[in-house]
Amino acid sequence: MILSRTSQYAIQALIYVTTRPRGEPVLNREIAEHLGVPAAYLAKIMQTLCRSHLLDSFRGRLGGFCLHENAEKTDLMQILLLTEGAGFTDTCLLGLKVCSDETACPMHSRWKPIKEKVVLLLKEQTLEKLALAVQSGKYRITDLPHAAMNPP
Amino acid sequence: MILSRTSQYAIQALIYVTTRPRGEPVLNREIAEHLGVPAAYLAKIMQTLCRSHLLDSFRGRLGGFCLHENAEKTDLMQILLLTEGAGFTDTCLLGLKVCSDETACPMHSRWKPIKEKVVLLLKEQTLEKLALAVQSGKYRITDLPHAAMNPP
DNA sequence: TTGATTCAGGACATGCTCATCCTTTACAAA
DNA sequence: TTTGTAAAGGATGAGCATGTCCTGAATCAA
Repeated sequence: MILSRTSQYAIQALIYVTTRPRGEPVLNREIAEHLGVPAAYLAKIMQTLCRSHLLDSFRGRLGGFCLHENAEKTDLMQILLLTEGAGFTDTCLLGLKVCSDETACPMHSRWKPIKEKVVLLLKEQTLEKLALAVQSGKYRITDLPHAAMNPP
Repeated sequence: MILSRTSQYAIQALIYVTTRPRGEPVLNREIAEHLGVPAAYLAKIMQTLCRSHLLDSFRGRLGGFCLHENAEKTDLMQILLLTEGAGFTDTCLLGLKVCSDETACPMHSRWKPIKEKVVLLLKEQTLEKLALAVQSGKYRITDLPHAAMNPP
């Protein structure tokens, strides 16, 4: 299961915003620098997240992005439906256009329960839970600094 | 989990060749027509499968592709390591370059067991088993004909 | 030897994702 | 009102996966 960079950036950015104090807009530049992702590209993603009402945006001085009302209850499945498109979880492993219980590829019966586990997992992980995990210090949403990745 | 078209075509073609009588070369054109995939593109994929010794190729009249000695014991994991590249199963859901038991993203601990299930599944599915499933008539590796997909 | 057939392989075209750049619009403080 | 700041949005480009085309090399039959 490999998500598009767009989805990965979206999830990372949303978690980061959720870790920040509610009501204080967070700058796109700050998010991009913190995550180590291209700011101009992230800006486009933030735009679509605003249009999907997961974020609110404010222009000008004191501007930035805030989590929309109750958006911390959003789960990963909802986010991925936006960024990957509907039906991203009911794809056939072999790429068949129609692969269902009635007429299937030879992997279908074993692949389906795994997909179901994935969907359950994505649905139970909310921004709130993920942000808490990051705030605990045990987990991270950014790459390690270069020094830690290339020890001398 | 979405595989590249290249991987999907490779798996489909290998299963198809496995369903055919051993020792009788199968034409690239025949495979492409049967699977409904572009012949020129498939030819490139068949080439790499030959270089990986999953197939043998023969030119000229009576030419075509045969399954290499014992290649019917090949499992999907081995095929995907060739087509998707090594390490395609140990990627982080959020895209982190380093995400291990020691230092991880907040999804790691729940994502890892799912990845392990996927790997086990891919390793137990051999071309032989998949070809038998297709030959039984219960499963298919090609798209339904248009009529069946767009009923009147 | 010639011709037909089939794979090998390079060059090229296309489409999508990822990414950048620049101008416009909105907003707040001075 | 002016100035600085930040998001909105359009245009454009880079890179890779996908797909096409054409020529060459191998093989077999006539």
